[in-house]
Amino acid sequence: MHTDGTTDLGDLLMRVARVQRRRFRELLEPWDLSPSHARALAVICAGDDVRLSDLAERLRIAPRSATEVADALQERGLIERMPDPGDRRAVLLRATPEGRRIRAEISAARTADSAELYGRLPAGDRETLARILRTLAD
Amino acid sequence: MHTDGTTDLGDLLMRVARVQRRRFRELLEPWDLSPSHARALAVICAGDDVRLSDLAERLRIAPRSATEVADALQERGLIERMPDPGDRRAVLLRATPEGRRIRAEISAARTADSAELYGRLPAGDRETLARILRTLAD
DNA sequence: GTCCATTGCTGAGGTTACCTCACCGTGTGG
DNA sequence: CCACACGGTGAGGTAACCTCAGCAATGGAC
Repeated sequence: MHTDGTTDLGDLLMRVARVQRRRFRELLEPWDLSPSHARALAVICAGDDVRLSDLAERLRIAPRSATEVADALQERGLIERMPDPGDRRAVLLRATPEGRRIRAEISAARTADSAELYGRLPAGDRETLARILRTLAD
Repeated sequence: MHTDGTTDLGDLLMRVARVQRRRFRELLEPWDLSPSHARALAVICAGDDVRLSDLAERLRIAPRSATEVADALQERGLIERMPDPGDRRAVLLRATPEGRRIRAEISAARTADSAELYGRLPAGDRETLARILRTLAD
C-alpha cells in the first residue's frame, strides 16, 4: 500500500481533529458541559430568540434531538423557553444571563486553547493552513 | 470576538474533518460496515494474530468494547477468534479471507476518495498541509 | 369561512458506540 | 504455593443521536 512510512493526509487530518476534540472536551470540564451542549449554547447565544427548529438546523441534528439538548440546557438554567408571540406552535430559546456568562467564559478558554495549539506554528503557516482548509471545506 | 468574518483555524479544521467523516461513512455503505468496525477490521488485517487487548489499545477503547466489535466482525464472518497457544487466557483475532478481501476493497475505495478530496489541491499545498498537520499532531 | 395539508414541537422507543464493575480462569514473582 | 495481576466477557449503564406517531397551530385553496 504505502511505499514509505508516510501517513496519508486523511489520517493526519483526523488525528489532529481528534486531538482538538479531546482538548475541547477537557477544556469544558470546569463547567461540566459536553461538547454538544456547549455548541448548542453557543448557537443560542449567537442568534437571539432561536427557534428549536433553527437550533436543529444550525447543529445539523433532527428537531427531536434539539428538544433534548434544549431540555438539558434549560434544566441547568442556561437557557429559557418562551412562546413565540408570532406563532403559537413555536418555542423560542433565549440564553439566561448565567448562560451568557458561561458561554463567554468557555469562548475565552477556547480561544486561549486554540492559541496554544496553533501558536506553535509560524504565522505564515497559520495563514497557509487556513487557506488550504478553506479550499477543502468548499 | 472576531474583528473580521474569518472562521478560526479550529473550526475550519473540524469542518473539514466532519466532511471527511461523512464521506467515509457513505463510502462504507456498500459493505454495510460502520466506521468503527471498518477501523477494527483494518487493525486486525494490518497486524496478524492480534490480541483483543491489542485491538483495544490500537483503537483506544476499553478492552470490553473491543470484545464487542470483535463479536460483530466475527458474526459477519470477517474475522475469527483463536486461542493463543502461548497463553490460554488470551484470544487471537485473525481476519478471514473474506475479511481480507473486504478490507482491501475498502482500502482502495478510501484511497480513491482521498485522492478526489485532496486532489483538488496543488501538489505543493498537499505537501505543505502534510507538513503542518504533522507538526500539530506532535 | 371552512377544509386540510403542512409546520413546530414532543412522547415513546430504538440504535450505536462507548463505558464501568464484577467475575472467572490463567499466568507469575516472591 | 499462593497472592496478585492479567485477559476476556456478562451485566448493566450512558450520551447523543435517530424514527415514528400524535397534537396543536397555521395558512393556502376553494
